[in-house]
Amino acid sequence: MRVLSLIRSRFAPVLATWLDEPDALAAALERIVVSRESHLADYQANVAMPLQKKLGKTPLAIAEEIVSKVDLSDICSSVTIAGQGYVNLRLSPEWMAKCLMEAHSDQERLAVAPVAKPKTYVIDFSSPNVAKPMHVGHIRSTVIGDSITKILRFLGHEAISDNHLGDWGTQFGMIIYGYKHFRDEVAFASAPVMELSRLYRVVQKIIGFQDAVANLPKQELAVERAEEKRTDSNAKSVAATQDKKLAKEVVTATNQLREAHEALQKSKESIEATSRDVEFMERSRKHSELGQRVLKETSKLHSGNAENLKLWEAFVPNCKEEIHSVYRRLNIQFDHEFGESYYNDMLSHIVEDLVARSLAVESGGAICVFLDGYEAPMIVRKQDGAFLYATTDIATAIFREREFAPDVSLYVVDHRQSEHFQKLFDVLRKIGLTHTELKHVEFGTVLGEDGKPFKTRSGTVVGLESMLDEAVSVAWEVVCNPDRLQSSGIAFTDAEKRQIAETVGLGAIKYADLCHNRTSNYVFDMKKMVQLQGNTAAYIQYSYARTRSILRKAETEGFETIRWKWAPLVLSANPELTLGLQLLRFEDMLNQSMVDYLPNVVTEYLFETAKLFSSFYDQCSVLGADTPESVLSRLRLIDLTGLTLRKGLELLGIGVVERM
RNA sequence: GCCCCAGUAGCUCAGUUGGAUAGAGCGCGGCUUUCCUAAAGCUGAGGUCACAGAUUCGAAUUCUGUCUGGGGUACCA
Repeated sequence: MRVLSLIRSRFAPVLATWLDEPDALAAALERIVVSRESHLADYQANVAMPLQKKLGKTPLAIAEEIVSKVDLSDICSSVTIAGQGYVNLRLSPEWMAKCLMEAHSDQERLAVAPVAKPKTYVIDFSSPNVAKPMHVGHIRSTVIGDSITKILRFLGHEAISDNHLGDWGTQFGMIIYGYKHFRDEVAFASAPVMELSRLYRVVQKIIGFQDAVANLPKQELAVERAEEKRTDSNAKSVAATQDKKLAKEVVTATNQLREAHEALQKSKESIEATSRDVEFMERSRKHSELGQRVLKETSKLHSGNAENLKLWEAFVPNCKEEIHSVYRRLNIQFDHEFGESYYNDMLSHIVEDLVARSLAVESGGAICVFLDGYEAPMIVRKQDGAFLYATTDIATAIFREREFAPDVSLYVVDHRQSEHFQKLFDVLRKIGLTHTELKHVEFGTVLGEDGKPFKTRSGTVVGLESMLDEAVSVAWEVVCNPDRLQSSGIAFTDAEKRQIAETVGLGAIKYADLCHNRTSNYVFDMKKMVQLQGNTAAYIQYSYARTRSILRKAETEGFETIRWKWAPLVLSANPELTLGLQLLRFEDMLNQSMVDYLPNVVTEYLFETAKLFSSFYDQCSVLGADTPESVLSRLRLIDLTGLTLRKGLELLGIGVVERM
């Protein structure tokens, strides 16, 4: 039910008599909103105050004129003026009940109408590198992208999801090299992905070590420089003790020196520790300058070397299968999975074309596109002739334009890449891709409790699968602990308990990610996110299970579904009205959430709905209601609440259980 | 250096695009079990919305400056 646009359409003719410009009218209509003051109004129109200058009247006089002209008699029980000139609306309980019954009769869509003008969206999300294990860094893109796709689809848009797999990068050079020199045939035959992942780590460790050794002089130089700088600024600030800027410079210089020193120390320690591993050192000596060798393997692959291509073809399906098993567990599907490799043949043409159009030029041996407002250009071909991420992204956008002609193209990618996307979009507009609205749906970093990017205690990145396992096991402890199970009085089977822990655990991970405004960083706290209290998936899943439990109980008391399913809905008590109003806002809320692609609008709504439901059930006796009609009406309201919670969670990619 | 983003209750975070007395969860104090599963509900304390100006009927929200933190910044993705 689109309550907002209905109310706005009633105000439009009245406001149009004063505002002839469509933009001004639209802006005024936007000022009709859900009221924040629920004790005063359901909806409020903040339109009178801004008009006072233009009309030369007091806001109260304008509000009165609006109220006398606008016709809301069928949907509102009261239209009043308050404060400085707010027009406050209360919805009529009868009209609300009528709308809610409509929603309840349509269990699939809850009477959410498909949008009048559907758009075509391409949504690029998840995009892991296939040769590396997925880790915590992939969760946000995957979960947010999936949710946006589901919501857009539900609203009636065509949403095409494309997993832009990193299946062509340097990491393949690494595993190809590793496979050629370090492979364990038996291990590869029995568990290929595990073996490839081991090879990746072996190569990465050697390169890391060699880089660290090679960088030592640089780091020592950096410490020296920082020391000089600090001495310098110290001297200056002693000469001018009153100068705040200089004093600050000393602090900055001191900090930089400390950081440089710490970094150097850390490198030295790590090198020393590794050096004790004789076997490793022997290997590192034998494979000197491994970074260069790996790049060579990569470039051989890219230029079509038969041996490397064959290896790549052997590796990729295995790696993909590994990733797909994670997606299956998360219940996430993609329409397409055109990886980076898919665009390989297009890359050289794109660079040639950019050069031919004088958009790209040679600089320092690389082919670059220089853009206004940026120091560094966008490099589309390296000195050594290799292409980059940027080149592939251009190719991908051109391909998507040709294949899908999207109205909107969403890139659900970490905020650290925002400059990359600004540049990319600039380039795409320059080459004439103006039809599509390009949008970087950026998100913040997942932080540990120390406020730094989330890592394990030992400092390594957290693997996605082990994180999911942990969430499920913590969920098990919380939801399936014996005390709780006993007090619930339900005999759960082991299979059911496992199912509950899985649903709650995965839901917790997804919900924790979605419930923060995607643009902000958030602190990852596993214990908190599986709790049954607070703004968590478990609380909402539990609320859903309660609705089912209540309806089951009602059935045993003689109120079978058939009796209340089509019963007239009557909203009279206050908790009924607030809950009903909340349920009525479902469609408006979903549309609102997609204005800026913010799934936390949905989580916020579900949390609020669950709280209102608890409050309603606490204050309104259902089976003991005054009249039999009221019992049936309340059961129907509970069912609609459950359906709304379930649908909302479904749009976030989160499942429910019938009891927990 | 330059460019982006952030700063809201003890902690973790919202804040419907400029609206009425700034909200939630956790934690802390108090109260409540004749309908589902108290895993609940109700309630209290807790705020210079980083700071200073500006814009206007009205600012946590917009603009300018300052402070603090994070990120990015020529061949990684």
